[in-house]
Amino acid sequence: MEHKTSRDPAMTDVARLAGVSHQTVSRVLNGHPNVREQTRLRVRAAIAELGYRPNKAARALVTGRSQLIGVVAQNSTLYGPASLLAAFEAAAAEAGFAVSVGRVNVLDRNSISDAVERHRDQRVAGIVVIAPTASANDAVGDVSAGIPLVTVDGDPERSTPLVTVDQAAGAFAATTHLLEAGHRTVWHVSGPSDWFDSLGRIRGWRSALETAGLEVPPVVPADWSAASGYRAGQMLARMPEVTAIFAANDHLALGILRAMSERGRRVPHDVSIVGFDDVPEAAYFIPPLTTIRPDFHAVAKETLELLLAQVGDGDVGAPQRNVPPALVKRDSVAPPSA
Amino acid sequence: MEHKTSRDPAMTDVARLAGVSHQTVSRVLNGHPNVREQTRLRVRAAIAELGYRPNKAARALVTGRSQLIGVVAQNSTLYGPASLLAAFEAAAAEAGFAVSVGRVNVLDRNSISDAVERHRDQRVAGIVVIAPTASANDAVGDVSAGIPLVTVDGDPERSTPLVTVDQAAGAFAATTHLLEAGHRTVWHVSGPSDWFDSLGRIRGWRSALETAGLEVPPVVPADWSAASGYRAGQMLARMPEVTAIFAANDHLALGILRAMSERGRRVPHDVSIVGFDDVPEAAYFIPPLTTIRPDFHAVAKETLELLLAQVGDGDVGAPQRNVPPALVKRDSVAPPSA
DNA sequence: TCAGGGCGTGTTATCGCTAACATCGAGTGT
DNA sequence: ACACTCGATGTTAGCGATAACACGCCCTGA
Repeated sequence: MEHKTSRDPAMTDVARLAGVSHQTVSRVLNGHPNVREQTRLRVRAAIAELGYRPNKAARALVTGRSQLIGVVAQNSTLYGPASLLAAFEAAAAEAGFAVSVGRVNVLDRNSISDAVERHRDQRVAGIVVIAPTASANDAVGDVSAGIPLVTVDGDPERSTPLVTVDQAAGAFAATTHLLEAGHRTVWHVSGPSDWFDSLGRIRGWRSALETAGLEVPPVVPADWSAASGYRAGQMLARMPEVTAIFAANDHLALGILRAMSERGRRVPHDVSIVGFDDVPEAAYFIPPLTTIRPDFHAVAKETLELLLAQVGDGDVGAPQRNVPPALVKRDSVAPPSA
Repeated sequence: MEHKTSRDPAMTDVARLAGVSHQTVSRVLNGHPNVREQTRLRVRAAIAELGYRPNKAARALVTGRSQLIGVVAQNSTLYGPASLLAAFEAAAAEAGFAVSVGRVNVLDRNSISDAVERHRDQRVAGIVVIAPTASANDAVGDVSAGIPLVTVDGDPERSTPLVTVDQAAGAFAATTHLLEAGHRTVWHVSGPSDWFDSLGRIRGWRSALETAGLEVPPVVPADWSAASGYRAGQMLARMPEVTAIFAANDHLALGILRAMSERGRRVPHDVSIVGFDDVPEAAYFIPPLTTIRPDFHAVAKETLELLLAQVGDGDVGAPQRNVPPALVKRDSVAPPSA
């Protein structure tokens, strides 16, 4: 006696139960206007009774587009990119889109093209590339044809749709804040030089100093890690003329704090520090860190908007959005003691 | 003169170019054995020439399964869950699966069921639920039928496939390490009580103390944040008999460090601390933090294995895996000074 | 010599949906 | 009262794959 496992109900099952054609069911599902209220209710009842759920694969096949958005991101747990991703997933979910994440180990042309192609195979509705480095940014150029695509965190100069945190504005605010406290100049410990984030932060820092007519000390290079911040801090701690530091992110600042502490230079009494990112634990550094907080939710929202605008038609108002961050004042900044 | 945008090549286009039927193309693509070598080459050449890429939606429709794995996770940037997710995405990508992430704001029955159902609509091949709390764990019970599903970080007692970090073993190691340094007892600042992680860490801590025949101090409750660690630390700093603390995670430890520093209790001279997670910046806390490092890659690998085993057939060897973490020694532990 | 069994391949049906067109009755204007 | 429009619904034809079966052909064994 064979008894097939009853498969999930399909549209025709609903149609049969409601006494209409499957097309009418489709119309109800897609909110088509020309359906009598009574019919609509009958169909809805049948849907509920059967626990029917539309098959997205079938819909994707016929329309050529799924309700999926592909995101290409680097495989890291850096706070910025991770937060951005989480915020974007939330925003997309709210708009009824699922998000498929394609992690990539290195941000080079091949990896990124690959990841993008894999997404296209899934017939995603659009693609978001988190492209914080020059190489990633270049790779995006290769593939931008034929599908809605938004770059996040890429080259502010690019002409295709882009959303970024306004790095320069944040850095300007941080630097100015230190100058207003009375410091003669501000040193900068920078992120990796192939990141636009680093470049933008350097630009903002430099511009604040120049605007104030001050000398611009050499950039102290680092990567994003606390380890490299520590190394930079060891050097800066030995230089008595250094009284104010703008660190390119909070983890660098953490490393600097430790280096200062080890050499007996008190923060903020002897040296003031401002970070960037406002990681959740920044308020519990020793001392609590003054920093710049990017608005990841806003970035995510703008990104989705830009993406959906392309899906809808193609007329995107201003395809570049630059979201300004906020200064968060805590206890790592004070007037110079000397 | 209408000129239709030429659509992506489909299997029939390849077939025509290669002079075979579309079915043969399908056979080549799926590695079916009964294809002549010469034919296979001809088909491959045609595929390459057209730049053909199979339409996953079509395949998903006919097979009823896509090459997608759905992950349900809480919408947070907590280090543990975020790392787990990243590691899993990498592991899945390596195995040729895309990952669709369904973030959920609260880990309750409704949200989780919803997220799972959304994934089923996409005809995912399997689902992974990161279910670190009791409520999440319960919700998983509701939906486990009819689709491969693995729970990560859930109730170690559950009988369905599960992969977890061995919290108890990690906590036992941390506590024992402090005892071996010579401390009379070890205090514990715990994570939220509805997390299995917290429960397991409490269990391991208690068991280490009991094994050593020592008194078990009351658990100091907190959540996972540095803020709550700071509050707990303020209290503990006032108690001179407290010389050793096992914090349920590194951010709690960070908050405790700050509280100690403010009250002039030196770490590790006056009080020793061990954390849990080994966040990247833990080595740059003041002082560098001794902690427990979970192996997220191993967890991800096991999870994927368990999931694919269910897809393949259903005979999963041991459906519960418990991955042991490692002790990372740094500078926050020393013998008691008194 | 001839039935039978692989092997390589083609043909047809099907998955569950949407798009496009067909149909049918009820208003509407003159 | 008649053609005409329009709203509500049904019918048919795909989307691009896989599955199941059909079909020659060559080889084998009695």
